[in-house]
Amino acid sequence: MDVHGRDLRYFAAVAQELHFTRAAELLFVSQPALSKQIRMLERALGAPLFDRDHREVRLTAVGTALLPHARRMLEQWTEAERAVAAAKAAARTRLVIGMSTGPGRNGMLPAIRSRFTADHPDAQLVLRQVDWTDPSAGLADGSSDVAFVWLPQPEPERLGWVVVAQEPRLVALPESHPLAGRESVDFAELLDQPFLALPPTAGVLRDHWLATDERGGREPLVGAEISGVDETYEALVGGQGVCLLGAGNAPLLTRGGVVTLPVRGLSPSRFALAWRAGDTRPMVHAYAKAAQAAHPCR
Amino acid sequence: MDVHGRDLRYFAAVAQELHFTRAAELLFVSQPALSKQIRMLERALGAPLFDRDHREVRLTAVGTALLPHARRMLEQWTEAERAVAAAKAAARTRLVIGMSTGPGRNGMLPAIRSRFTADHPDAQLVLRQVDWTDPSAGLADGSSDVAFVWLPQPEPERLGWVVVAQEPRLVALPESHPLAGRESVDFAELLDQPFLALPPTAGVLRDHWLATDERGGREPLVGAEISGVDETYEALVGGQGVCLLGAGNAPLLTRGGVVTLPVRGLSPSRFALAWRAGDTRPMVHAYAKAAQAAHPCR
DNA sequence: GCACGTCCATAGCCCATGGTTATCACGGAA
DNA sequence: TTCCGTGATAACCATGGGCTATGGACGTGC
Repeated sequence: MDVHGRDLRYFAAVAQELHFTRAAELLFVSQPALSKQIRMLERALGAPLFDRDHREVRLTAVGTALLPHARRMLEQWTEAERAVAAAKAAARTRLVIGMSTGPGRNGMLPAIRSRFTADHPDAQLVLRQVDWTDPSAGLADGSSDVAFVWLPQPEPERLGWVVVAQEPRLVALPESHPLAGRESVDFAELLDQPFLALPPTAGVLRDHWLATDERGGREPLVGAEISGVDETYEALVGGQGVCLLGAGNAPLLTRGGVVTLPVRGLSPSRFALAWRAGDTRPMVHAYAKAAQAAHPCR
Repeated sequence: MDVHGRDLRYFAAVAQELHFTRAAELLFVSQPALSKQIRMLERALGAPLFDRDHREVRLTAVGTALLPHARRMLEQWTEAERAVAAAKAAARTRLVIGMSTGPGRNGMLPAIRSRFTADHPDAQLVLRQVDWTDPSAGLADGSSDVAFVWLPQPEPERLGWVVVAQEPRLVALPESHPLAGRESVDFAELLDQPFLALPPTAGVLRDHWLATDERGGREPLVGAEISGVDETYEALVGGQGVCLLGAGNAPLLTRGGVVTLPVRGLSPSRFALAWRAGDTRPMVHAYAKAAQAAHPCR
């Protein structure tokens, strides 16, 4: 049914040399091993591949029929190995950058990239948009090599990070909301509002954007769960609730029908470039260094 | 270095299903066996082929690079198997007919063929001219399935045969030979002549054509050794000796410069269709039967 | 919230496979 | 005759690849 590539290699060698002992030497195996394998192959195929006697070895008709296929398959395999090696090399030079929201924060990414590519000119940077259900933006499941994430993270012990921005939390409201006309609001004024919340998988990050710690023990009221920018916009204009967001993300939501206001009485949020704690690849750390250099934490 | 075809098959199945348990079922192996093999393949290639976690299995970049090659190789192998099967089928329907001299004996072969193909319409008959160094005309080394041979044979216990002709022995002489003008000769007149002889490998058949038994214990004088018709012709006209031959072969030698005469005092020769004693293939016996029917032994 | 189901990984076992060295059998050459 | 070259065979051993049983990490449903 199946063949071992080795058997084809052995067969091709004997077919080329028409001499078991010599072929065995070329293959770096003993002559009995070669004889046995050829015999096994013949048994598997149900027909002899060689006519052999004391003075000469000849291909049979069946052997002649098999030979070109065997050679082609051996070529194919070396080609496959080449393809795998190429893919491995590409994987080594590709850095996947996970991010939860669109690439915003005016010019941050280009700034990091230009510093990074100075050190790694052959690296290939790939941006990957990740759903908000994963607060680590792809680090946890390995789909990202580095990621821009909001702190705090549910499993901080599995990550390393550098903070690249510290931003006050704003509140986003539908234009029609009673508070929408204000210059700013106290968080206390929002305690009774229904909030849009990240999915439960976001863990402590969900709590952070609900500002659970700042509610004095009162449970937040969740109006809807959101896992993307457009969803959030729709939920806001649909009146399902209000939500907090980092100042740097305000441009993503302030389209028609939504306003954002500063909130007094809330600690700022920290935005970080993170990686897996066990990841020792130079590229990863070079990117982290570039991120820190581009945005020295204020 | 090499791959087992099975590994490719396993890999392709998992890549198709993206589900180890299900793929294992399709492959009729246990799930651990499949997991282990994939892991071995990954180790051999030095890179993971799948990203797997509890909920999903995905191809990695390396796996994606390998997949088309794997599929192509699997196709190639089924093609190779088809080619082998075809070659086997052809071998089963091909009958190789060995003969030492040219196909002569006016119409014998077509007569046998027509009887034979009545029973085996799909058989393919191949004539094979064999050097006189092999008195069995290819039966001994397996290069013929049946063969027209002269009796006696060196290893009669390894053959079966039916006699298809019994012919007086003639003597072939160069035109310039003192006896060339005669109507016939007594063998006693030839005892002092140098004879052309078959190679020593012909064994008792060499003795037969030297008529060693009919010399009363005197050693024959060998003028040259011959292993083909043209060689014999040249040796005759070159005056290296005379030689005996079956009456049916006379036309092969009686070209310009050579004459053949009846010889009194010699037993006739028997020409037979032979096969290997252990060969039980129906085609072989059908051909023997056809030969016997076409030329009932006189 | 807890028991259960799903799915991949691991462990331990067993036999077939594929390698080794030593030796044989056979034919050709010296 | 003896010796040499060749492929086949024997006896042995490590590994590979299969199995069953079990583990661990998530989801799911009562």
